[in-house]
Amino acid sequence: MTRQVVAIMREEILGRAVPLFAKVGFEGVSMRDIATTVGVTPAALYHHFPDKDQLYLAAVEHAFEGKVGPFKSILDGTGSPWERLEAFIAKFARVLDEENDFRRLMQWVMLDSNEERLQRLAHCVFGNLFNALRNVAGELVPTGSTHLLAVSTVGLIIYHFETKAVRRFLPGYEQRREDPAVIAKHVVGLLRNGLESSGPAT
Amino acid sequence: MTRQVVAIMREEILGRAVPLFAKVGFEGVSMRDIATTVGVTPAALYHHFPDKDQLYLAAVEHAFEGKVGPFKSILDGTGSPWERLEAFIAKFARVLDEENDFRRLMQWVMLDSNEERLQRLAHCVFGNLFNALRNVAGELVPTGSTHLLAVSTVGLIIYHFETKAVRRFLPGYEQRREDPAVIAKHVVGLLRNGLESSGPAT
DNA sequence: GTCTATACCATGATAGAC
DNA sequence: GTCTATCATGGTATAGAC
Repeated sequence: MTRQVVAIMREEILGRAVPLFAKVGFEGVSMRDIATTVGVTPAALYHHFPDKDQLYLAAVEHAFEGKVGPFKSILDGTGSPWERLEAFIAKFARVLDEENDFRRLMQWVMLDSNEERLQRLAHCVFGNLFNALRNVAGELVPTGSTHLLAVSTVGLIIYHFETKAVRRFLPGYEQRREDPAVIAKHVVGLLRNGLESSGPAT
Repeated sequence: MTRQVVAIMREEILGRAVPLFAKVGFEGVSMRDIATTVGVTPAALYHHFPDKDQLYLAAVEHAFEGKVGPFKSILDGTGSPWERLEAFIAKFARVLDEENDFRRLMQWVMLDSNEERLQRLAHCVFGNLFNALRNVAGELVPTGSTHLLAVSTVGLIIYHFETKAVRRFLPGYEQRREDPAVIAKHVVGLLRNGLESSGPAT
């Protein structure tokens, strides 16, 4: 029963830390910041996590918890490979649009210079999902490199959201084209038939 | 002539600062770090730049100097739109592969929470190149959104390099598929005909 | 399990000698 | 134009009372 209370406080800390790390990254957040946001003193945090590094790692994994499963279900699910891929793209675009913290944390992770953290997150967080996507790619293009195809697919979707903050200041930016459904449709068209048939964006 | 000496020291500082910022980002680098690398004291840096923010901004712009021009030349150059696009993709992949600092700085910029910096860099650094790419996209797909198409094209290429550090720990990673020429060929195939004709990766 | 208090160090930035 | 010296602030982390 004490165990539950401890676990709850742990969750509370992580829940508050995630948006902070998402916004300004590991180096940009201080233990004081997190403590203040949670409503405790910095010393209290050290009762739940040995140091800032471990807290960050736990926060990232917390942010990814439950996120990967649904995507994997879609990719491993029923229907033709194209149907599954399209469903994945639509949902992925929606999640990226709605959950900025999740997306930004992914970006911070990619820039992490710490090999240990990188490896751990690759295995714990990305591994399963990436494999499911590779499987679908393999069904669609038996002769291609599933690794290459999976990366291209994800990059094609995610880059629209990674660059959104900058693109607001670039020419041709239009609010209505930032709808995740529009982006998903565009991406599917491109994957199906290439550029020239990606046609008019709705 | 004193002007020249000053300018040289400025360049020297920026040249040394770029790799530092590229590796650990704005928050990860201290003025002491930069000073040590340059071989002066921190106080000396403040003779050339008013504060850390301005030094960072100058470093980023320094890293992008000369980079944008050649890409723009290719895109604005002669030949069919497809030829120009392919040449751009090939060169872009090569540069991303060779110049890690350049690529990582782009990634840090995308995560910047500072609206001012973001806007300035968008205009000074990305604006021209992005427009040139949009023009080519417009020639290829007169009915499509050039903004969407340009973002997709860049994302399709760049994501292979952004994720490289993580992908090393993911299944299906193969050294020989990390060759920028292989990636460029893969991307061109995808843009030309979509997934199913992206065929076997060389 | 959280607090107060604090040790100890790194940070950005400046003043003033040379 | 660079140095030495220094300041105020804020960083991680710990000790020990409650």
